This record gives sequence, C-alpha cells and structure tokens, in this order.
Amino acid sequence: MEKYKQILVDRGIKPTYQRIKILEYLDKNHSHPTVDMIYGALYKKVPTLSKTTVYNTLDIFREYDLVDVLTITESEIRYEYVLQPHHHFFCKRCGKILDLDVNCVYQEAMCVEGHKIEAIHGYFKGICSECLLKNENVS
Amino acid sequence: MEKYKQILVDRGIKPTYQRIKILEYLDKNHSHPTVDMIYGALYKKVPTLSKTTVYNTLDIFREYDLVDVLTITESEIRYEYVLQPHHHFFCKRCGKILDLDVNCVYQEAMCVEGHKIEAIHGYFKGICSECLLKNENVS
DNA sequence: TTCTAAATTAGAAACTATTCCTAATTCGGT
DNA sequence: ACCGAATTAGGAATAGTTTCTAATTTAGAA
Repeated sequence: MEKYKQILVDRGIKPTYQRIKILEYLDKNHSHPTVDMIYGALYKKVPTLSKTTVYNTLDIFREYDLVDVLTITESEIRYEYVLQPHHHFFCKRCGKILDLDVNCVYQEAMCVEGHKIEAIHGYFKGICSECLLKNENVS
Repeated sequence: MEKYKQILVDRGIKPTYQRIKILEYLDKNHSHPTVDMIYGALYKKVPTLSKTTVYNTLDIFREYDLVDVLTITESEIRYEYVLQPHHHFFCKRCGKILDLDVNCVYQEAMCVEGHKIEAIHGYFKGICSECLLKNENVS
C-alpha cells in the first residue's frame, strides 16, 4: 500500500485510494488485464469503484508512463505495468497473453526509414506451449 | 475486374460483385483501411452495399488468407491485402500507417520459447518522416 | 431458359468497449 | 475545520462490430 502510494507521489500523481489499488493490482497481476478484468477484480474491495475511474486512472498512468497499452487482441485494450521492453505472445486457443524475453534490433534505435520511433510493439500469435501439451494428450 | 474475379475463383471463393469490388479496392489502396473507409469509398459505386457485407467479405478474405488484420490503432481494425511479411509504422501525428521494409529475426521461425508461432506483428509508433519535415518548418 | 436449393446480401437491431457529461465527493493547503 | 480544485461515480451517449432475418442472387439441374 505505502509502496504504491510512494510510486505515485514520486511521479507527481495524487495518490488516491482508487489509484493506489489499481496500481497495486497491475503490479501483482501480469495478466495484461482489460478494464473489465481490473474492475471485476477490484470492485469487491473498493465497492464504490466505477469503470470510469478505471479508465481515468489508466489514462493518467499512461500519461506518466506507468503503464503500457497493448492492442494485441482485436476487441479490447489491455494494460501492463511498465517493465523492461519486451514482446508479447497471444495464444489463440486459451486467450492468454505471455511476456516474451525477446527483443527487437530496433529497440535502441531512434528511427526506421526516416520515421522517428517512440514505441515498438512486437506481437506473436499462435498456440502457447501449455496448450500444445494439452493437444498432444488429445490427439 | 476479371483479374480479381480470377483470384477469388482460384481460392474457391464465390466471386460476387461486392467481393470483387472490395478486393480491387484493397489491392489498389495500400492505406490499411478500416471498414468505414472501404464502405465510404465503395458505396457510391456499389449503391446497395452495406457495411455488413464489408464485414462478411473481410471475414471470408481473412479465412482464405487474402487479407491480414492490423490492430495497430486502438479503436478500430484495419485490413491489408496480403503481400510479403513486413512491419508497420503508425504516425501519431497524421494517423497514417506505413509499410516498413523491416523484418523480424523470427519471421521464419516455427516457435519462440516453446510457443508455436502462426503470425507476427511488428508495430512501430512515432512521427513519420513527412510530419518531421513539416515540424521543422514550424519550429 | 426455367426452376430450385443454397449462399449471399442488406438493413435494422443488438451488443460491447470506450468516452462524455454532470453532480457529488474527496483532497490538500490554508 | 474550511475552501477551491481535482477526482470520482454513474448514467447517457458514441462508435465499431456482430447478430438476426427476410429478400435477393447465385450456380447447377432439369
């Protein structure tokens, strides 16, 4: 609790209860949650919480580079607490999003083909190792 | 017209007028259009066209690997006629999506960290060269 | 060419993620 | 404790997409 409050204060973000709880959730759950997942997990503990607040909070976290936004799936936006730059794997079977310890040649580059790079997203899609194992048992 | 009809027939897709027109549009416009862009461009020439048909058609084209889906922007899906594998650049200023002649070390790989790869998406975001030039004149 | 069954299309309605709006609440400094 | 400013909650609005159903079109058989 204090840890997350401190992180917010250090960045100059007012440490409201809702923001602290959302930040804590993101730090403890590396599942690249959607707004619904965050809301669903927290509204029991923070009964007055509204989805608007989750949206507002994530917008602020984005602005202050506390979270990254993933557009790896087609229907909703996913969020993750900013760590080292890394790529992602989306499993078409179970829907999980996994962090990959893979990085891009351009990670440190300032530009590609004359365009100024501000962010890089590497999305791999397919079947995750866990689902591949399950598949073996079936077929 | 005949060219696109042939492409559809070759793949085993019934070459309806709407499908031919949508395929032609995708081939001639490498702007990674949204459904709205496709609909907006075609409904003048194909007055009875409905958005549902655009959605249906793109779903079929996807199924038959005629188009790729891009989730590079946050609010809508974009489509492109399948060409060589390549990465994309999204300009935060003008909103354009550009093809990059950049490819990934994993492009030919079957898997990463035990996960089976079926598709790779490389999205770069920042300011495109054209906008950078405009900026120079301003500041 | 005509007929028929199956596939496709159009348009409206439904759905869902996100944004917008406004009043009530909370926050931090005084 | 008080006050102005920031934040929050919740409902309404919006936009992209999907679903539903009837009408139309298609391709193949007669």
